[in-house]
Amino acid sequence: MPGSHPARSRRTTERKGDVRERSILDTCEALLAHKGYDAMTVGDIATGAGITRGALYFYFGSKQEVVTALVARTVEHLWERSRAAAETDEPRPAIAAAMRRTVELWNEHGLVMRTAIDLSLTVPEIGELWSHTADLFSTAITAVLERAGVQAGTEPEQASAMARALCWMIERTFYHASQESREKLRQASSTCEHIWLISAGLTT
Amino acid sequence: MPGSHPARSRRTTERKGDVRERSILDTCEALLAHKGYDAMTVGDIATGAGITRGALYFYFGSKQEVVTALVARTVEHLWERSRAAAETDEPRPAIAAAMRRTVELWNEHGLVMRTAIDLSLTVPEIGELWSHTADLFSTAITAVLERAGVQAGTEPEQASAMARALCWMIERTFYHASQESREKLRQASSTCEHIWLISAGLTT
DNA sequence: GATAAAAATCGACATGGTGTAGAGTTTGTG
DNA sequence: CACAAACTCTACACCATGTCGATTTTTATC
Repeated sequence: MPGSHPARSRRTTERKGDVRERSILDTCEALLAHKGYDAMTVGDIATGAGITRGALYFYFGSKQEVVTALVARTVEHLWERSRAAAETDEPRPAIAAAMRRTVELWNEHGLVMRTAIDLSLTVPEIGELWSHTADLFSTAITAVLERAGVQAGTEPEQASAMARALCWMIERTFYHASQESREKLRQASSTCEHIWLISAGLTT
Repeated sequence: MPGSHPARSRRTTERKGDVRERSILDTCEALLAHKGYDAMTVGDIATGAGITRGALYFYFGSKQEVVTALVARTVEHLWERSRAAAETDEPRPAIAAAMRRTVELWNEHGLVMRTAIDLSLTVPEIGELWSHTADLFSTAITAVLERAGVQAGTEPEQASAMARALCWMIERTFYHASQESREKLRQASSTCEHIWLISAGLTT
């Protein structure tokens, strides 16, 4: 209603399709939770979203595209959260904050993150998305290590390579822990934080 | 030929099917290399092994069973190698030896190991196989950590949990490195060894 | 609020891979 | 040689995928 002229720049009403698209993604996420990727069929998703298979193909070209969109939506959320991360200068609190944030992310989006990791090999787009996400984390870890006194550089025992390894450690540890329980996730976080601290030379 | 009586215990001749079965597994491994799991069809495997689909189903009940058998074959090899590992007492050379062995394993069986990891979620049998393998490594790492003076126990910052995290770090790091090149694998090994040493408190 | 274009939906179809069934052939053994 | 077990094949039924063209609903505009 505001802006009497046909102010063309901003779409006033939300397309019906936008709602559908979101509900398809939501359904997909739900199905992923109790059937898993393989068992989940395109028909299942369509039915869950209240439409037929044919209609679904109007929105997405394939099952993979649906999941890719779901991953993209989730990963975008991760990126926002990453950007919002307070840039603490001191390594010790920076590490603590990072791990706290990581627990939150896996608590909220564990399912989709695990799916993204699983499909990284078979669906190139998802692989791209996830590898970019890993890069963000890896870069952040590198910065902390360097600020803590670890020698900068890309040689196997310098900050960059160590950060990559720590990144994979965290990914895999959380991947498994998030399948079990929140408690496991907390413990996993504790262990990873400890190893990260030691690797940064911040022992005691 | 030895044992003139119908010594029933040992089969003298190799069944034709045994050869077939092996060639099916070999073909499967080869196909996995340039087509990947999804793209590889049961027909492909059968043709590659010189038989028809129907004949293949005499040996294996499904595509998953074929791959599971392949993983089992490979993983058995890993176990043998693990058992044969010299039980060094001093932590430092023990770590060095373990990493050297790990590089060898990934150089030789990287493809199947990656496949096993990828399918762990969807194929329960493979998940079982791989998780057991991970346990072996995890236990070995725990032993080294404890001998190096890390406090024993299962709390998040004690030997057992740290070993698990290091195990996942190695798995994931090698998983990615083995997709790239032998050189990357060497570097990855170097980085992992470094972090392992530091975590064990063996810094210089 | 009538209308035409765009957006959305549907049912039917073609394709391709999976797993099963039953009939046929080879191989080993008494 | 005869008989059973091991092995192989062709044909079929099933199910999920993705495409097509016809049809209905929304949306924007006058």
